[in-house]
Amino acid sequence: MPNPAHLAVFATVVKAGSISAAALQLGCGKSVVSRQLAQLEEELGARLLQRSTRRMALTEIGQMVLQEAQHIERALHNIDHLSEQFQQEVCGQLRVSCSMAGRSKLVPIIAAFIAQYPKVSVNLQLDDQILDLIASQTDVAIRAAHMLDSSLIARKLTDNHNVLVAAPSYILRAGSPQHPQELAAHACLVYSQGARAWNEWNLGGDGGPHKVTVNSTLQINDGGALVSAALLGCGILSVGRILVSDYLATGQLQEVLPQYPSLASAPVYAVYPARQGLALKTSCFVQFLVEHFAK
Amino acid sequence: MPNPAHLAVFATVVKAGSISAAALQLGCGKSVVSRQLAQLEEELGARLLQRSTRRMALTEIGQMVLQEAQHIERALHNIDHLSEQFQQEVCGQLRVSCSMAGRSKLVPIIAAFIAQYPKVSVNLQLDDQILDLIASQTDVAIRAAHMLDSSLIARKLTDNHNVLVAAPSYILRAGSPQHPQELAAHACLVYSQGARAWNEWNLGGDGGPHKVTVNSTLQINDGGALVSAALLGCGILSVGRILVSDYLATGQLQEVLPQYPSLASAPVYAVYPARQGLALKTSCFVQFLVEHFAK
DNA sequence: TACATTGTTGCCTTATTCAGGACAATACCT
DNA sequence: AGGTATTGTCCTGAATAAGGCAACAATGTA
Repeated sequence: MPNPAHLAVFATVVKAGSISAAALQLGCGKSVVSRQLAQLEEELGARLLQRSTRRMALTEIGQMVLQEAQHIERALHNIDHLSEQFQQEVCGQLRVSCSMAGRSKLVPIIAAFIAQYPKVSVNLQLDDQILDLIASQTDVAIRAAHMLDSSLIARKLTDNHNVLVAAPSYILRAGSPQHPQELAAHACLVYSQGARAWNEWNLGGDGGPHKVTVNSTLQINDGGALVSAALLGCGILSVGRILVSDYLATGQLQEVLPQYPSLASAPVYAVYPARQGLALKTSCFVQFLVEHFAK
Repeated sequence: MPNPAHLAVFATVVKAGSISAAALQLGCGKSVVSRQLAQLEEELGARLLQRSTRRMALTEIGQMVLQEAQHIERALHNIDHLSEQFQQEVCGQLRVSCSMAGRSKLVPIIAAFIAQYPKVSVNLQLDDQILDLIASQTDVAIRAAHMLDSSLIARKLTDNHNVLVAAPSYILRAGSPQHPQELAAHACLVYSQGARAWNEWNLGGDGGPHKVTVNSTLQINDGGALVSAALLGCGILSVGRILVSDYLATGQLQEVLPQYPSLASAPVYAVYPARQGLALKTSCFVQFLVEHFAK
């Protein structure tokens, strides 16, 4: 296997026309050039440059090797160009993962992002499974959880304190609780993960922290589905405010016990692997997210 | 400029699927692979492989770099393949130089050569100038002279003792000399090089060496032209037998003073540059020449 | 004939790389 | 849930390779 560095030297010698000129171009002694050329020829077992002290000409095999060497040089140059381009310009494909529940918030942001950076294309994967960022080739994942996965960088986008909400239809039917302890008598919608259920709610407000174990009439392992259930009047839901802010604004959901704010929260994080060598498209998108969530 | 060796390691890691597997394939420690990969990424300023301890996946730029790395690998393989092919097989173009005078002898040999080795093509340059073998990209030159050019390898193909010849028309007109001393009274054809003229002829035979300074009626710096002049009956010519053997056989020229053989000779040499790293086509052709001149 | 330029070789110094082991982290198995 | 095996990274001593300087051979030119 020929040494690529020696091939580069060989190509330089041909371009320069002599070993001495090549040594000048390469900034090293002519002995180095001579030796590397000789070594390359020995490795290949063939003479590439027929040379005397004055004249120099490519042999037939030398011409062919030169072509391949130029291919190599071009490829190396391409790699350099590629890396520079990806460091300086926001381009390429950006794979973003987000939970279903967050799509309504995220899609407008992505739309603004691709409008601002036309050379980037976004591939948005909506799923609630906590997938392997590396296996799924995801550049950035937006997750609402206290995930401290090592080797993954998490940047907080916004706080997301829980609020208790219910549909007007439910409140009409079951009434609105006036104190945390009354929650035990209500139908509550609880997030669950397999056998584990988040049916202990902690509320602040007057009287210090109120810990209530609620009765869950419906348990789902998906936040978006719980919101849907709440909209249908199935019961009271404790959920990050950001997921229901639209419905609160339109009145489709109403806040319950607003004077006893939930102590739970699921801050929204942008998660990406490996801070070092981060592509510009990724860091730029994360920055974009931070700025848009700051508003 | 990325290090091509590191690119090869990178490609191996991708093919093997893990750093450890690549280290096994490459026969080196995994620490080497890890470090070279990290170094390559640092040089490029971009992460090529997104990796945790268990998973590994190409980044977008990694895919592009991999393609270029594969181009490089292919080119290197091509070079290896080329050199092996040219070492094992007689192929390619062979540039042969020969004096005009030798063409009638050489062309049949070349015809036999290309018949035996169909993958080789011969480019025959006929000229009498002692050209620069390197500048003219000549693989083999056939020359009749005692040339001791250093750095050029000369292999003797055949002796070529001079004979004295003249056309029958000249002998009819001027008579045939019976002793070397009578040559001084004849019109002689002499090879010249600029101001230098070869007008001293040495003959053997009875009475030891006979040194005769001849009168040259015609001096030319070209052997073939001298033969033409002799054919036209211009005078007596001292020339290598091989150049006039055909004419002696047909009677177009007759030998003069056969019992006093000329002591001069211009052996025929195959000359080629640089013995080391000689292409197979060249050494094979020289061997072919030697065998055909031995007959 | 003397000189200047070029390519090659020998020797020595300096870098770079390799090799092995230790350590942290993760996934699989029980 | 805990133990174990595998994986990737870092660290330190040693070997190999590369670079530089100088001398020498060869060739074309003044």
